[in-house]
Amino acid sequence: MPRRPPVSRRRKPHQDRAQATCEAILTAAARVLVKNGYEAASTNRIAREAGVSIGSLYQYFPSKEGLVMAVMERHRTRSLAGFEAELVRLASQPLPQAIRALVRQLLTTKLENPRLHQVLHELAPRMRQLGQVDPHEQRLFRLVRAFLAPRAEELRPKDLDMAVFVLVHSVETLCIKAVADRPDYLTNEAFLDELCALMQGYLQPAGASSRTTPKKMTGRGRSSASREISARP
Amino acid sequence: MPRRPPVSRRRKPHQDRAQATCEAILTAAARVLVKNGYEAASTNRIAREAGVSIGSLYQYFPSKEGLVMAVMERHRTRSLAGFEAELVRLASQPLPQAIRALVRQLLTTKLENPRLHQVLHELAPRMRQLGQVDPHEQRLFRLVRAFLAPRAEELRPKDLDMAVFVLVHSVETLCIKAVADRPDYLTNEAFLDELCALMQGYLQPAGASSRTTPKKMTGRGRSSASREISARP
DNA sequence: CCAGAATGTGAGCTAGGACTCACGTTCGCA
DNA sequence: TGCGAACGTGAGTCCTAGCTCACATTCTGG
Repeated sequence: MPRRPPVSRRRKPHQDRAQATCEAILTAAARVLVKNGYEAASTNRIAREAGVSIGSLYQYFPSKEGLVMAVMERHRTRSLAGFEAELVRLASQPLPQAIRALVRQLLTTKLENPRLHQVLHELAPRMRQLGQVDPHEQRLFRLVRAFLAPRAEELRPKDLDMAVFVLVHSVETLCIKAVADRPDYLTNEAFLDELCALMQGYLQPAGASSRTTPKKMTGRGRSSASREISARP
Repeated sequence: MPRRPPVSRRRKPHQDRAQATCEAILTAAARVLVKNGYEAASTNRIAREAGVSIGSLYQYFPSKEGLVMAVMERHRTRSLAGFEAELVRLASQPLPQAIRALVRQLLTTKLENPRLHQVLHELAPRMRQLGQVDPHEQRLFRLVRAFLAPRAEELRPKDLDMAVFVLVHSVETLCIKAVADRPDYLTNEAFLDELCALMQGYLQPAGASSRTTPKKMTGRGRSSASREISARP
């Protein structure tokens, strides 16, 4: 029941105190979203949880939706930063190793606060109003595309945009579904193996490949059930 | 704002008239959900759209959530039936052809009412209360597992359950995301090629395979952008 | 130290939506 | 033809949650 179009004539925090209030509201919002879900996450409850009055909340956020958007914004920006750093670091690595490192990065990121990732992911479709395209998603797509473009020769897919679409959405969703239905997968090295196999098999169906270590996935598939995913190999 | 736990002491339709009312409500609900989304789909609006009083709606459905669940139930049952029929039909086909037919089946099903598929898919996480597992998803998993099990020897993945998890979720999501962001993909044969490549590359990374036509995906990748997906090859 | 800006407060307004109930209407059947 | 059961109706109840506003408190610069 939004009363009017979000007028966004909200204060910008200038003093440290205000900054802290904003921070408290955002983290409380994330916490309540995780604990109670979107419906039950009333603005009053979030304010209370933040130790702040409801009035303060509406000084810095134009509406409940605006607040949730801000939470998503912050969260996705951070996640993307981590992913981009890894992408840069792996720019010149051979593809199989790069893929593995990237997937591992995704999984460990999700592992920090799985539920928040899940909730925000499931909330995303409801937030983009009227055909708004998610700028973070666009950015993610461009990053992955830029990563793949130099290796286009070694790759099976001809349509790079379509390949990025396929890769990003499938891996992202598999991580989220794992959070929701199979949390054990998140720390199961065999699952990481499968995600890598999915991407690898899609991009380079063993045979094409290149000058760069075309090793055909050795030592995978047996007795990997108990290995655990850790920070870096 | 549900007022009390859904008491489900609702009438069961006995006469044809009542059956028709139920039907009208269900289809109206689907229509309104597609047109306005879950939030804006008030029960009053759905009743009006169905040409039925709000009282009638609550005679057959215990709550708004119950109604939406019923819509999902019907929709998923139908989709699953189509998929299962195709699965049975393809039981003895070589894997690559079977995969292609199945993916085609999924895409054409989605094509019948793309938005409804999308909306219900995005709504699903909100509906399962308190760790309820979706019986349709479970059934789908079992079906695919039963389809793959006899060919386990030819397949790369050792953990069949995990493989089903990966396959089902990735393909399902890619179809839904295509509906939402790239509707052109749904009728683009190149997209179907990519979905098949994804699954094929995952299950049989060219080299393993079998006695059954191990052809290595010929004639794919160029000038397929304008081919259109039709009923059957 | 004080003026004014920035910040914080929370009781209360209001819209709108889920759901009920007392009452009509139609149907099946003897 | 009449009676009970099934069915249909919609004005109205109740309640929640988003959001405002008039006022209190704290900070900053001169």
